Amino acid sequence: MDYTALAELLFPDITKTIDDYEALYPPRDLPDGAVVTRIAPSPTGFVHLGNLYNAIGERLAHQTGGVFYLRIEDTDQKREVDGAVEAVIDAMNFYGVHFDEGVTKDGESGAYGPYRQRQRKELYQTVAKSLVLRGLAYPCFCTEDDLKAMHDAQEAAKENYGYYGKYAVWRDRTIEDIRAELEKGTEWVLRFRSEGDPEHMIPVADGIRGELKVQENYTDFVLLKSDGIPTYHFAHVCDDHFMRTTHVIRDESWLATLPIHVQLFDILGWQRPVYCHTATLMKMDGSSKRKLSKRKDPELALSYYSEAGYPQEATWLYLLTVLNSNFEEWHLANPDANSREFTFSLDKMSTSGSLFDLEKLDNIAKEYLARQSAEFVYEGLLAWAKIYDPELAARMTAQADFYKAAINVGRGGEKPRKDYGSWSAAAKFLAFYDTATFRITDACPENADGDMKREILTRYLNTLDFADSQEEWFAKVKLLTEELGYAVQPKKYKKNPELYKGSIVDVTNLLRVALTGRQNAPDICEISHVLGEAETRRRLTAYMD
RNA sequence: GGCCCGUUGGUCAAGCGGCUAAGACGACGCCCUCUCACGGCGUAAUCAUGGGUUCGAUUCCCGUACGGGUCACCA
Repeated sequence: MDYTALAELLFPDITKTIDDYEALYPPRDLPDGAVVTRIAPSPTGFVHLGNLYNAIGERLAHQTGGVFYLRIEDTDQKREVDGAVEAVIDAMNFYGVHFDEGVTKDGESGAYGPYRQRQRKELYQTVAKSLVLRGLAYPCFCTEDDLKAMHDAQEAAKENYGYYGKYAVWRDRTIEDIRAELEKGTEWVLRFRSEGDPEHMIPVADGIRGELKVQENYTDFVLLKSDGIPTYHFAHVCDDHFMRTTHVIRDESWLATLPIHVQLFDILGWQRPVYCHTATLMKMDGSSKRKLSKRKDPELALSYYSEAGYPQEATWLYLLTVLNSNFEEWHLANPDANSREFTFSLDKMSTSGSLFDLEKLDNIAKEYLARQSAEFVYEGLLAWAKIYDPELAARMTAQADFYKAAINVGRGGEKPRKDYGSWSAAAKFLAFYDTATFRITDACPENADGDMKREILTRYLNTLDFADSQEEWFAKVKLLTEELGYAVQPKKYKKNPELYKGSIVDVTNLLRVALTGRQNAPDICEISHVLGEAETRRRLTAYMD
């Protein structure tokens, strides 16, 4: 076979060589140990947890003086969605992940571009041509039906699937056969001619998993699709070589095709990047675990967390605790330190798929929000409400000081309240501040009938003085409790229930329900002061109707 | 089915040949307490399994089971 003739036949327009590109994309001038990595999403418009997961490369790159870039894998035109690139950039920025180079909203930056794969067609074809020249690639004219038939035959014969051995029908055809098909205008793909032996195991060092042994690839996989655009496999190898990527961080589902990537790097004589295969995030489905699915699981979408209103930093903190097993301990020891001061390392990453733990996220978020200032929470909640709860946003804007005071209840000090971890939870929690009136029929604390309740409230209103301190206020409540025949100390009532009508808990719960419509709420005195005297009296009075 | 990866309490996990097998979330109990939340103290709960190697295996090797992934002109 005359490979030169074949190469010219297949790629008559390609005049560049690999060396031209080697010169165009010189090795990066970076300090020793600098990590160059990237995320390379396909522009489907769906930004998911996995993207953020792999964005951990940003930490690695920036900790080592390296480069973190964004490449868009748009080789599958069918799935492309408008605005997807913007969505990725926005989402990443939202979580504090910024790119040094690559695709930007209005174009791209960096010396290793273009960073959109479809624009790199000539580069891929140049590499492809070089492979043809070396007898390592050949055209295949099989139709979809041919391949389907092959698959079925293999299934029936209980043989391994794939284009190899006797099934690789175009592997050794003559140049005349090829020319004939070409002249007919038959569509073709370019396949890799693999000399791999499945008996051979090749060692691959994984940055997360350590030494891996993978079976050598023996299938003639597709390099170039019929439109001349490369498959993921080929594009990945070409791009990560010429973009001088040192670390490829990706989901473990790529482990299955690692052999072909390694094979390509080796045969092209290029240095393999350090592969880092992360564990897949799982979820419980009935009684079994399964991979989080784009179609079925809303919590995989990053938008789910912004909608629920988890503060970005909280989500990021959760992700770090899942990603690096020693982060949690570090964070506990340095609660006030910026999470970016934590040194992220690959060897602290888990290798087994973990369940996504919403409860833990919630806990981390509560912890985080409890530490923030009322001002911060107000701003965060307002920003969220503007999108997801416009009415709340309007009220918050009109009565900013009122809401800040409400948010400030129980905040600060040694033991701040942890009432909510998300903006949506905060909205619910704060709802009673502007729900106008509660009725005696709404909620009924025990140990008092209607008349008794009216008497308690009336007497409370008579003694209520907004100039009182919290202590003075509580002293009055105690006095009232005693006068009415209730036990000031709940324990005493529990011990001898027959001696009292009830305990102070019944009295305060009544006040709480009259004021907030619920039995569980922060300090009554503080709430009253947020509401103001007029509103407090109005609610207590209205409750008695 | 072939191949690959994985398996420590309910969940996330530390451990890297010798420990009463950390810690966190959750659960439960007690304490604090005007309710709730917070906080404090405590309890229950884990090395999938069978063989090796070794004086000694959670740790190293092999098999089995189970779980997951992957076998496209999708990434």
